[in-house]
Amino acid sequence: MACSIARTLDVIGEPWSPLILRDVWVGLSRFEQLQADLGISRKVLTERLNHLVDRGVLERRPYDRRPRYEYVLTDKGTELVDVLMVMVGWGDRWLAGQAGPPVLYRHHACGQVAAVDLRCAHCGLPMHAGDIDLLPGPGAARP
Amino acid sequence: MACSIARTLDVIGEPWSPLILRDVWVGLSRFEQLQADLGISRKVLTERLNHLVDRGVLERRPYDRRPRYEYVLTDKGTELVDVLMVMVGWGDRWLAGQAGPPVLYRHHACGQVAAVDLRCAHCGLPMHAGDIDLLPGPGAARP
DNA sequence: GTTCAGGGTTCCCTGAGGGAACTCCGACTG
DNA sequence: CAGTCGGAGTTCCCTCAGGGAACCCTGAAC
Repeated sequence: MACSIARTLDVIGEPWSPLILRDVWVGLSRFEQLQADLGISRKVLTERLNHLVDRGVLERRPYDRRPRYEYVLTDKGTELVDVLMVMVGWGDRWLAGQAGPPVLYRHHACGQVAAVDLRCAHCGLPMHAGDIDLLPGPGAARP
Repeated sequence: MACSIARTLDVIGEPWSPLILRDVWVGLSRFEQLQADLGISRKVLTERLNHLVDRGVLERRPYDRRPRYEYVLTDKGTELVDVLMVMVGWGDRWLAGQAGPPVLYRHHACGQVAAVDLRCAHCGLPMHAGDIDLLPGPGAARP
């Protein structure tokens, strides 16, 4: 499907995949850790990890002489975490309730705790769903 | 789970839900349109639409004296489209290949075709996965 | 009063996910 | 140097969610 959303979902759209990515992001990188933290079945965890490695989002890397492996984010995977960060922003805003957000971000550049915001890469002003028109691009499907 | 990603996935984490949201975003708002465009089974489409309405992301609205309904984004749903926009950005960058992005965004504020960028809401500088520390927030699970 | 179209239900059937047990392999342990 | 440990998967069975196709319901139009 000529749709970057569908293509992205083909990488992280299966159940558990985003949560696996989150865990790797926050430092849970080994099979047993992931399985214990998520409560996912081992079979599915194996499938998902292989898929994410195949797609170049994670790298499987030995960390011992024994057959032990850890999973780390590639550059491609690290950029995918942007999607998770925006999910967090939405969840914090609409689903966190009284208790407030479970996790805060401290921005290295300014040292402040702050939310992430979507901006236009060209002019720097806010850019959300209502602020844009959609145009067919070069990769659009020909009718 | 005290995790805004998991909570957000509880709303749009099921298969098809993000694509339904995308279709509604771009103007496909009726049951038959969605079913035809996505090729999803009618049963699952019914389930997903009900779920999205229950969660306050879509609104089911009659558009005729006959029992005809269209689905439109609520404010909550419109903000959720931010997540899709970032998915598009990642898909355009890593998955579009030679053909280039299938869809372009023209920003109302500046009139330019531009990508979306993640910025710190406090200082305005870029804010990506590697630019932040994670801190426990008020809604964090107590150990 | 029959047809039509949109918007769903119902039915069956297959395949993906959960759970628990099993395997494999290198390193320690006595 | 046999036994055992622990991480990282495999294998097996079983259930339940998703696909497909047919069916139903309703109000308007012919």
